[in-house]
This record gives sequence, structure tokens and C-alpha cells, in this order.
Amino acid sequence: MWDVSVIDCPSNFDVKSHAMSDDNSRYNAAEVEPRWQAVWEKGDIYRADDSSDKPKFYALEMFPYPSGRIHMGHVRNYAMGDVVARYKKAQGFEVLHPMGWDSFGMPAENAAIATGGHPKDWTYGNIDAMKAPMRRLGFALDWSREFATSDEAYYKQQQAIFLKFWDKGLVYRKTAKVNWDPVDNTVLANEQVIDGKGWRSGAVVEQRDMDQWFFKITHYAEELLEGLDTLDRWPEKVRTMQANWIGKSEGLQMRFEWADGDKTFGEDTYTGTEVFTTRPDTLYGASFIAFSPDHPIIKALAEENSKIEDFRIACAKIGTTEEAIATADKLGFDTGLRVKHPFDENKTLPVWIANFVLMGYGTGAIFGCPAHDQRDFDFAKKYDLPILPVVQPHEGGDERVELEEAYTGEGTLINSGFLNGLSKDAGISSAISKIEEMDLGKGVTNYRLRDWGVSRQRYWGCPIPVIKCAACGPQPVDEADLPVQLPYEDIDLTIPGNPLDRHPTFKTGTKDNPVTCPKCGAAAERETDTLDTFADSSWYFARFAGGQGNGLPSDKPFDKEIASDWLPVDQYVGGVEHAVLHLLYARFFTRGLRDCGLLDLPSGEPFAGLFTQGMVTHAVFTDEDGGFVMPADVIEDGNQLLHIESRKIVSKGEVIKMSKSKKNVVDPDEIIEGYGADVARWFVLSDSPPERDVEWTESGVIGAWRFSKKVWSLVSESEKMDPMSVASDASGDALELRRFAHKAMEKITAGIESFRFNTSVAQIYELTNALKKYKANDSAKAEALGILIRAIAPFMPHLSEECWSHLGGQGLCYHAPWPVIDPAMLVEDEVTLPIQVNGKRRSELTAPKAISKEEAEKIALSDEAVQRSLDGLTVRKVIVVPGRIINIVAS
RNA sequence: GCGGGCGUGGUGGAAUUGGUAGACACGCAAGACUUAAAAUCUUGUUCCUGUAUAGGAGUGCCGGUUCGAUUCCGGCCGCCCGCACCA
Repeated sequence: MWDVSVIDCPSNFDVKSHAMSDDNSRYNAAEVEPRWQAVWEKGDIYRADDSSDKPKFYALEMFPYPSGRIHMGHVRNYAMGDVVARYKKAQGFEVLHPMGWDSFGMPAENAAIATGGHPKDWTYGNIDAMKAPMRRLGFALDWSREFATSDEAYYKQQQAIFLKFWDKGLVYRKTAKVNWDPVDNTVLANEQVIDGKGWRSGAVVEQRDMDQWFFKITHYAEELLEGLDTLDRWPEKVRTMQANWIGKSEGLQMRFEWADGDKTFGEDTYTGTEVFTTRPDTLYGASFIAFSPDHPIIKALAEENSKIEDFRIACAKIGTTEEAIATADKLGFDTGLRVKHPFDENKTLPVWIANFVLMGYGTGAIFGCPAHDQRDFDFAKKYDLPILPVVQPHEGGDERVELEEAYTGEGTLINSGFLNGLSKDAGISSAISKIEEMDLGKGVTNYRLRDWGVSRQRYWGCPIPVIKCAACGPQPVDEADLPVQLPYEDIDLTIPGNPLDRHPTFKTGTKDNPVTCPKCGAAAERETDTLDTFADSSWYFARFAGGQGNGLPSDKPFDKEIASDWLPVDQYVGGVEHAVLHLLYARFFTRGLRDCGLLDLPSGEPFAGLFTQGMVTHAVFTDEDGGFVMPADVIEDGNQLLHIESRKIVSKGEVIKMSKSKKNVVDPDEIIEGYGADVARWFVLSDSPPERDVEWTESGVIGAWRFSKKVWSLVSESEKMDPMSVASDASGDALELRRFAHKAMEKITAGIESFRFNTSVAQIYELTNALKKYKANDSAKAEALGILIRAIAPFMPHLSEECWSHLGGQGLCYHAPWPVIDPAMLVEDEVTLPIQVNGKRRSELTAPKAISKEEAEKIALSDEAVQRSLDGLTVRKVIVVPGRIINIVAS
């Protein structure tokens, strides 16, 4: 089978001819769309009014990185948000729908290296280049609040927030093992490591010890977790992912004391070793203690014992990818040390070092209970350690049979002294109480979530407003001295390493103006790392909201009152790839801003409603030599595909996300030029459910384009009529049309409300088809047409304005209220009931809605087709569900 | 391995308290208009029973609950996504 998208498109097909028709009877998007855009712009109709009395609605799409081009993914993303924004406007809400640029980041540096330019010039050039196509798509955006995160005014306020967070104890510095991306030459946060690889570069991430700035996101671990339950307009999937990421577990942190008294490792003396466990009920089954190779005690031991150092090195060699670590064989080293068992004075346990124990979780040490933990089991098998079952499965089972794997299920405790006979849960709480009584530990809650490392060794980001003094340590820059400006001159990105660190003046200042410690005044050095760009996108929505529409504040991040009025964002739309990155960081930031008194947002939740949309995909084309070919360069010739210039035979491959590297991209600009913005918008919303991927096909676009023409012909052939008409006195065919229109409108509205735009689209098609068949030019037609045009408006705003104005509608369609559905039109007085015999449909009956069960049963049984299928059978039962169905049970 | 989601015509997909499976669209086929094509319009289009105003099968597979299951329950199979030695 050949790709329909190509076959359908004749080789001499000229897309420009569609929109540029000079035939007046045809809809000419190329002429119509800019004309309306000019009207909207002149009227400044999308500016949100902060002081409006109307109920507010904040619609937002994840703002773009200015890569230089708008792609179809953007079109789909913003089209969805635009549908919601326009719909809510028509529903009578005061709508805020802003747009800006997430403009710091690595691609600008890479582009600068590649082209010899400057990241700033590249970035702002791209923003200029992207604005025009964005405007051509006709989104209802309030551009008055636009900004870029790389604007000095923005990052200055971000530095101020950083300092406020510092004051509040939400920022700290420490040396830690960090994820190092060797390609981007920078540190990554845990959330930015995907499958052991950098989220942007794809390079295998290494572990390095480095001095880093951290945001204390763990301070809000519990609140971030609990808040998820309140986000009932978020996808379940995203909430689950965040909950898993936070990874709460409750258990016991306790100390195993050394068998032979206190010990000193390095400079510290320990009475024992701290472990964390979620299964204190299995303490009697403990057969060893295991340390992480990175545990401070082990590090100290390694300095004196070369065998331990060798073992640490062996563990480090396994690999740095998460998967390699997860699937590596269990490795252990017996330190010879022993600890006391807390419940059994006569028992001591050996202390091992084990490669599967993570330093980053719990205390970096565990007690091993091989019978009831698979990892401990594998380890015990390998090193011949005792395996003592202490949980008896409820259903039979003999504890003396040798286990083949760990048993982790419910059961009754055995071999466990005072815990014998208890269930798992009762055992856990008993064991915790006992340990607390013995003063060896206490019940604790642990989280998998780690603090957010935000230092990046890159140039194109927000400078961290800190001065490092040899005497006083790191000091915050005085607020009056903000912003710490990112230098434009003398930036060399071509050598690896931190560009700001080797800048001639940034770090230490100039002779006349040296960098000095804000505390003691001595010569000092500026912090040369920049903030993770995810910080930039963690509060931009608040600046949009608190920007007052007439300019962005220069003395504060946002106006507290106004921002707090608009927030939370009522509907946020973006890609699911940010499920635990941006969406978690933003939830942290709003809590920090709240607790610093900058934002009045008690819940701390920035986004009340979230929708994660699917991607735009396209088939990949390859030529004979295996090179990728742009879809626009492929033509159909006979029954084969050819490259338009080289005439090489092209084959169609898999359908995947549009990407530059595979060349399976369609340029929105070309589509706008060829078919119009409305068609592009309509197509990306029409075919697939919004959360799923949509495959871009030429035939699909042509279908959307045909539909736009169909609507126009319907309107242009019609006489002038008031699109706000209500034909309340309609009868006969007119009444039927009216019913149809109101029923369709109800479904269209429900579709928009529940983000099932494809079903709204289907209903719009049906209403259009019904109108096409309706020939009279009466008030029922006027009403139905008016409904149709307003239903289309959120999807195809230009076409709807043109239709509205052509019919003689008052004002702009954008300002027209959403059609009011007449409930009487949704109720049929006649219904058609299917008649089933033994669950199989045999006939149907049309009757007044109010027909009695008895009457319906009587008619059904006397139906000819029913009689035929009942031949030879006895009726046992007749089920009549009023308004639904009749089922006759016979045997 | 753990967690979550999804399997419906040639294709995208409808069917949200269990009630006519396949709406709507794409594609395809036939026809009208046309010198011809494009565009447009009309009709048909789940599969099988050579004909259909008739019958049978049918929502990944097997079973269950029910008058009735795409929908609820149990067990398989396949695909996708997320997490991944988290104690």
C-alpha cells in the first residue's frame, strides 16, 4: 500500500493555488486571515483586564523555547489552548491567555559555536522570527505581557527570588555526587537523567563529586505528595508519576550497635550503624548488615585498608547507567566487623559492603533479611549467609522447606520471639515501639525525592547571585546590586568548561571595580555557575499573571495581588514529557513563593487543570541511498514514490514524531500559506483524541481544507440573516433542524469541556451536513447557521469572523456569546426503540416517548419480524427499558 | 522486575451511569456534471452466506456475571509509556 498522503496529491499540485484563489466565490484564506488579524490587533481584543468583574479564566500553554521555527507540535499545543481560551471567553469569562519565551538554554550556545555568533543574538533573532508565524496562526493571545526569560528584567527578579529562597532556608550549597553530562559539560538534576542519559544530549551520565547549589524541594516532599490528591483535573498518569518520583515510604530508622563497643572511623566515633527499613517485622530474620560502598564509614575504612579501596573501585567500574547498575551482579565484601542483634543478646551479625546498597537513599546502610527480600536473598545465596524465614504465608507452607526466592507477601510471624503470631502490620508497629523503647531508633518517613541541584556550568542562563569569599564563605549579592548581569562581550564557548569561569572580568571584576565580599569587603569571586533553566520556567506563569497588562514590574517578580487573583492557571496544556520535570519544579516554586510572602496561593498549586497533549507524527521517507527525505520533496509517480529533484525512488517508513533529524517535518508556515491557518488548526484537532498522537497526512489536510470551503459556501450562498436568531416558533422541518442544531451544540460543548475536541469536530460536521441539506432561508436556518459559526469559532477563528460578518452579525464573532442550548430541543417526543429477541436486534418501534411499558410490550410482541423470530419459542419475559430498548426473552 | 495505559472496519476514530457496535472523517468503488481532468455533487462501503426487503459472525484470545457486555469481573496474548537494586 502506498501512502495515501502522497497518492492523493497529484505531482503538479500547487498548494499556493488553494488559498490564493482569485475567484470571489471561493474562500480565500490568504486574503481573509491577515485582514481579521489586523482587525483583532487594532481592537486589542485579547488583552486581559485585571480589574474585570467577570469570573476569571487563566488559559496557558507551556511556552516555547525559541529554536527559530514553529513546528506542528507547537501548532497543536497552542491550538488546544486557544480553543479553550476562546470558548471560555464566549462563556462570559475574563480570559488571560499570554505567551512568552523560555529563552535560556544550551541550544543557543551550541548554535553560537556552530555559527560563530552570539547566543543572545541567536536567541533574540529566533524570537523575532517566530513571532510572525505565531501571529499568523490567529491565536487569541495577550501579547502585552510577553517576555523572554533571558530578558535582564526577568532574570533579575529570578535572582531576587533565589535570595528570598536562601533567606527562607530553601537554598543551600554542598558537595555531592552529581550527574555529569560529558557532552553538554554540565551537571544535571536527577529528574533530567532519563535511562541513565542526559535529557537533552542523550549522553551517558557520569557520577562526579562537585560543589553545588541546591533548592530544598524535599522540604515540601509531603506537601507535594498530598497536593496531588487535590489535582482532580490532572491526568491520573502524571499524578502517579509524580507520586512515584516523590516515593514516600514509612519505616524505622534504627541503630545496630557494634558488638565490641564504640568505634572511630576517620574523625568520627560511632556507637553503631544507622539503617532504614520498611520491614522491621522481619528483624529476627536479619543475617547481615550491608553498607553502601560510598558510605562515609566505608570511605574512612578504605583509607586504611587497600582491599576495601579495591572493592570500592570494583563497584565503581560496573558502569554509570541506571540499567547497568540495576542488573549488575551482587557484589559483597566482608569487613570482619560485627554488630549486636537488638532483640537477641546472643546474636551478632556480620557487616558487609554491598554494591546494591545506595548511598542516596535512607541511611546508606541496610540490614539484610534474605528470606523476605529478593536482593538480600540473592546476596545471601552468593555469599552463603543464613536464610531464616520469619513470615509464614497464611495458606499452609512449611518454613523448613528451602526457599527458592524471597517471600514478600502477608503472613504470620514465626521464629521471632515477642513478635511471634503477629501479622505483618502488627509486627511492624510492635517492632517500632520496641526499638523506640530501647532508644535504638524511631519510626520515620523516607522519600525518594532528592533536592534539586540547580548549578549549571554553562553561560546562557541566569547567573547565581552569590559572591564567594575566602573568609566568609558564599555570600548573597546585595539586592540593590541586582541584577548580576550576564556579560555579552568576551565570551568564548569553543573550549570545554564553564565560560563564565574564564571570562576576563565576570569572576573577579575589573581593576576599578573589583568583586568584593558583601560582608567583609575583601576581594572575592563571583559564583560562575548559572541556574538550571528549569528554574526559569518555574514561575513565568506568575509573572504573566502579575504583569498588569500594561508592562511588567521592574521592582518585583510580579504584582502579588493581581497574580494571586489570576492564579492558579485554570487550564494548562503541554507535553507529557514534563510530567516530573517542569511540573514538579513549578509546584515547588509556587510553594516557596507563597512561604516567602510573594504569592497568596494557599494551596501552593500553580496549575488547577492540566492536559497533556499527544505529538504530531509523520511517516519517515528514505531514498535508495538510505538518506532521509522531506515529505514536501516526495512526489508520486505511477505506483512509486520519487524524490522531486533527484528522481530517486523513495520508500515510506515508520510513522514517528516529527523531527528535524529524520526530516519527517511539515512546515506550518507552508501549510498556512497553502491552506490557511484555520485549516492547519482544524486538522491538528480533528482526527485524533487530543491526548493521543495525530498523524499528519496531506489527505487529512485537504479534508480539513474542503470542510472550510464547505462552510464558506454554506454561508456565502445564504441570504443575510441574523446569526443570533432564535427560531422559537419553528415547526415541521424547521423544528427538526432546530432540534438537530441544539443537540449537536450540546455535544460540541461537552466535547470542548472534556478535551475531546475530535468529538466536537464530528458534531460540527454533522451540523454542517444537516444545514447543507436544508434549503429554506428561514429563521431556523439563521439560528442553526449562527450556532454553527459560533461552534466553529474556537477552532477556526478567521473563517468564523468572515462568516459572521458576511451574514451581518453584530460586532465580532469573538465577542458573541456561546449559543444557549434550549433544553426543550433535546427532548424528543417520539423515540425509536430497538426490539431484541434473546439479545439480538430483530426490529424496532417508533412510539411517543411517554408510551407505557405495557403498550410497548404489546406492540413489540405483535411486530411481524419479532413474531417470525419467536416462531416455535415461548416468551418467558419481556424487559422494557423506557426510552432505551425492549428485549424479549424466549426459549 | 514494579507501576500505569491501550487493543474496535482498509485507516483515524465514535459509542462516559451495561441498552441498536462502527457516528464523523479519510480512503476506496460506482454514478452525475465535463471534450477531458481538477473541483463539486449523489450513492455505496465491518466480514461471510454467488442474489438480500433474509440469516449468521463480529470490539486481541479464553472464561464468568447479566434479559442484554466494546463497557463489569477473572485468566492469558500483544503493544505503548513511566520507574528501575528505594531496603
